[in-house]
Amino acid sequence: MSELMNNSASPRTTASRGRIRRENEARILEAAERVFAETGLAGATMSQIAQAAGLPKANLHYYFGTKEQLYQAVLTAILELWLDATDAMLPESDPALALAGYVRAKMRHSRTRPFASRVFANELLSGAPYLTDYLEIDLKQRVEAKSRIIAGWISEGRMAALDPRHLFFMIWAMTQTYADFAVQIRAVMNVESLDDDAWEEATGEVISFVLRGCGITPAASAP
Amino acid sequence: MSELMNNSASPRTTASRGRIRRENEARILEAAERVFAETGLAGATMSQIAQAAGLPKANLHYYFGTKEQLYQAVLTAILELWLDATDAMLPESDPALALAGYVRAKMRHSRTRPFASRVFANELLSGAPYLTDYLEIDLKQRVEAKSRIIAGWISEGRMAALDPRHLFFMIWAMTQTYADFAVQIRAVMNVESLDDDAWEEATGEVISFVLRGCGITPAASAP
DNA sequence: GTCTATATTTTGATAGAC
DNA sequence: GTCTATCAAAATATAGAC
Repeated sequence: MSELMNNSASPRTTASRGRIRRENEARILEAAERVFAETGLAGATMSQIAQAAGLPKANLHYYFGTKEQLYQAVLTAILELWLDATDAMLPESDPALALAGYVRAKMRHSRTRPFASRVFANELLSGAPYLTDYLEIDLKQRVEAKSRIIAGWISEGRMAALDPRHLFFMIWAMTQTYADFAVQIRAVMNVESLDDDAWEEATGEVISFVLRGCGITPAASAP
Repeated sequence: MSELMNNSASPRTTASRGRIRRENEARILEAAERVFAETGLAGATMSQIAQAAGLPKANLHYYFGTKEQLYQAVLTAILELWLDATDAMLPESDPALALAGYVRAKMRHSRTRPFASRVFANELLSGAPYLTDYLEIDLKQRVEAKSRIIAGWISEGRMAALDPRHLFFMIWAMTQTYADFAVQIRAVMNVESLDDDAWEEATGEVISFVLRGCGITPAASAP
């Protein structure tokens, strides 16, 4: 019998079993991201995540082991997303275009992946016990590299003199607040949710503010 | 017997009993703020808070009832603090001085009450179930009032044209990030904690950035 | 691979001695 | 007023039938 070595009780092929596994893992990860975004690692329960994923609680343990391991899987996926945003900030870039593009990318991220942003925020609020290496190695080095480029632009007189590290702290804060504290923004703006126009307007406000804050006059519209 | 109506078994006077009560309540509130700041309402446990307060768990229930009631007491104290920051932004104010003062007050708050800021952040991240009224009534009206003043400054040509509401979102984000995400800032800056000089520098960076962002030239140092 | 039933631990809350 | 001992509910995790 050709199925001799197949330890599965089902008649499915190896390929389809792999497909189901990937689909279930993806469903669980997506549900876990939403739940961890609301209450963080300590506050989230496996029951909530299972219900959000539409699967029995035992399946979560079968696929990911413990709650901590599931959380780390969610965090890892978010970090890959974070680091993928390889922003085009090169020494020869135009500061106005580079900074505007960076802010726009961050705002798009806040809109398309708000739960990822909130999981990250929760992790930082609780002291980042699972992100020490990322913060002290990866992020630190990236900021230092980008800061050298910005320092170059400053020394060339292309933008105002400021500490590039604080510029990053401020840009991250301004853009992520539209994901992390969306409930506050909706309350003050008196809307159920931000639509396309509202997001475009918010993005424009932040870009203009950042460029002026950097001492860069927004590109003149016409001569 | 003059103690006839005193339902206390101890010989202490009413005044000293009141003193102990206030002290214990204060200790519990302070410990609860620290614990709620790290993991939010859902993630915090009464055991953790009791240990942080150096009191038996039963005392927390004796003084505050349930965990939710203790949380609301913490939130209420924070909101009073928040609203007390009656910033001097009047129509006749100088925009540069008013905005710089507002940012400075917010930065001082981030430094002196980081746990309060983080409790608030956790509450917003989980959808603000205990702050709906505050956000939709108190905060909204305050922002509208301040926004009218800023709109006045803009129409007088004293600062750049921008949406005052987004200006507030950005200022809150930039200043609170130094409390909420301090672990990230410490990692990037490669320091154990921010000292006086580092805080003064950060405050200066944010103030300069905000004033330029508002199209206000920082006061010239000398003629 | 899936999921029901259950074991074990932890948590919020309280009773009752002091 | 205080705090030890304890309860009932909810949590994480797993065993084992299917």
